[in-house]
Amino acid sequence: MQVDEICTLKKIDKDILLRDTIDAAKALLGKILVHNTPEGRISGRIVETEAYLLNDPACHASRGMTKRNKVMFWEAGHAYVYFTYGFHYCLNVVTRPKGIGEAILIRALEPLEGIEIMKRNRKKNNLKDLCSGPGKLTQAFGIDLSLNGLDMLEGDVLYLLDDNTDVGEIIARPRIGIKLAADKLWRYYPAKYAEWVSKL
DNA sequence: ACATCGATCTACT
DNA sequence: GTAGATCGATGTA
Repeated sequence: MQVDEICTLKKIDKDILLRDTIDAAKALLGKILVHNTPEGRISGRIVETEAYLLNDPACHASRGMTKRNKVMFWEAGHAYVYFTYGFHYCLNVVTRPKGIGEAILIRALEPLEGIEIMKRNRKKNNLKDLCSGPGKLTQAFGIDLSLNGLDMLEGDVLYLLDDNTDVGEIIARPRIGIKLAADKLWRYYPAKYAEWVSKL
């Protein structure tokens, strides 16, 4: 698809986020994340996700609401951004109705627009190094805590678009970097976008 | 109050 | 392969 078509797309349907977080994690593959910044428009295709469920010890929300994770309990479609390891921000899409506490971690993107901005933000020139990890893509996109709690189904700053791409076969793998519930295959990526993911 | 560890990344060895 | 960066949440006292 051509980059100049992106502005004609509509936002994703909330229904895919409301019902089941596992299904939503797969459904978000192929969708387009956009961040309009003062420097310009940045966008990328979602190619790797992880599901975090309420009764899942690896999920921030599993031990109740805190100042950090309160956005997880908001309505589907909000951006849950958290700071981790003293260095990195991670971006999640909240799923389910208000009060549940589930979300999808965006782990990797295929860069589409604003590639020069991403290279500057990341201090890297290789396209594969720009968004191939949860901390990398937030740095490339300039995403930090100021965007925590934004509704990504509304507005024109940070949002999700649907171009009806068929991603084909989806591969399920264990989630990365967790110790609890490490056996669950709740990380997903499409076979045909495997070159862009953080880990095979 | 203090210690530990984390949904990570980079730069080294 | 692993150390180091460095902050907030959590657990133990």
